[in-house]
Amino acid sequence: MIDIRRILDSREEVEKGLLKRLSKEDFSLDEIVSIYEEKKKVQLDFDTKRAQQNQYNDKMAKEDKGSENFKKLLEDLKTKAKEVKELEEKLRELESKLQSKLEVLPNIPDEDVVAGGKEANEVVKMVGEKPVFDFEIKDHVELGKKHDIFDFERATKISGNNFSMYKGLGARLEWALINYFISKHLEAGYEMIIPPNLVTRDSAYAAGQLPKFEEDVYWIQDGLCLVPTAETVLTNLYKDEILDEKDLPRKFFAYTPCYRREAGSYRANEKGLIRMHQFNKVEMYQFTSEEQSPKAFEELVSRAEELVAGLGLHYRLVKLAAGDCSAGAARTVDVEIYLPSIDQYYEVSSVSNVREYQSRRGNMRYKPSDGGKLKYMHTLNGSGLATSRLMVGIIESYQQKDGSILIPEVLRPFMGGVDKIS
RNA sequence: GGAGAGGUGUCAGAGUGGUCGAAUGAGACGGUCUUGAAAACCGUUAUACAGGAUUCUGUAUCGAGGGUUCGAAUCCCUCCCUCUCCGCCA
Repeated sequence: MIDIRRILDSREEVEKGLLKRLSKEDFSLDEIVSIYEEKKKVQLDFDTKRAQQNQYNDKMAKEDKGSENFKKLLEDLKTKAKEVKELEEKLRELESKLQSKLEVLPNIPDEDVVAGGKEANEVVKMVGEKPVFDFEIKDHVELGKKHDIFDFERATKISGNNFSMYKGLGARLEWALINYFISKHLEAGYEMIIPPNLVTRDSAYAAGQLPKFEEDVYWIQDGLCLVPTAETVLTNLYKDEILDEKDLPRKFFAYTPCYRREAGSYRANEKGLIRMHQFNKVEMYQFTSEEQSPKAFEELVSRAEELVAGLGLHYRLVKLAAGDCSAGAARTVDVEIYLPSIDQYYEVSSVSNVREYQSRRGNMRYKPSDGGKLKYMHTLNGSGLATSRLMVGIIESYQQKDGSILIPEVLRPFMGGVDKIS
């Protein structure tokens, strides 16, 4: 949620920022400001009237219950109380109206984030080169079938369209990836968390990009939903809490399966493991002070990068344009790996600095070391990493002429020394 | 799932309709004392919003939301959570 004060103090700047991701008709700061002004007026009125009422109440407390004076005061107060009650109602109405207008606004993109959607994304770094093959390459579905390392047919039989199942060395490769990430994150001093995979509506809200979110997740009984990403859980870690600045930053990572309905988002070339209802992901998360957050962002990007680089894959970094960032993000950088069979780059990590956007919703604050007023924490998230597309990348990039697949060296210790699937 | 108890400030814990933003104790911070420390003593010890702005004032907040009342931490309703016992499942 955007700070109302920021809108009041620098309306033009906010408007300019929002226009990078929304069109003019999508929001009205004028409306928000006028609701705020009205709310302020009503509040002042309410406060003074309530103050009068309270004074009278004090007087009544001292009066003898049966006295003439008491009866007289009672009559006066009855009318006053009614008036105050009406004002209170009006005030509450305005407050929720303001809230609802504010909460649908996305975050303000950082200064250097460009306007526009996907087409305006910018490749900021290229690492490695497209692998060269002196033979006809196969895609991961074909190779998977050949080595019996996943089973789409049976997964579909059991769970329906767009589910997959890892088998044998495929399952072990998948798990090796997760273990590789875990070992790297621990090395870097991140704290490991295994969170619940089901969260309440409230938690989903605090983390969420609300309107669109609703139909992207699986809602199940008792008002719970299956986590679309561990971010949903991690964001709520310090909900309604106040930390000391000296305890920041706090760095976590968590493994969960991620469940997404992906309604209507399939494309013809996205076969196999590329987009599924369930996939595995390790998520990195940081809670920082305002000052720490830019550095934390760079750290998360380079962590994601390091993991991909360690696997020896060709990848690039893409700085997203404002319209392609998720609603809460002030800036986002994606790590995309190259998938040989479709000759395209696909996201395996998305790192975002959300700044105060989520912490306002979740009321997560910290006490500054200088003893000043409480501030909202900054939160940052980044995949580190999502596995299934890496599987595609690894299987396709490491395929050999004889159809075997080399295992990247960093994963071998996690696979009991297996160096090749053949 | 059944029965019961409870949710109050950083923590512990009083408070059953008015003088309660809330006793008391602990902790933390500042000070006195001390060569230093401990002890003792004195003081400070929430957040948000609004108004005047140098110290100030008002309002709201006692799990959440609603209700009764001139007035609610206190009474009523709904929900959430915690604990104990029983049952069920692992």
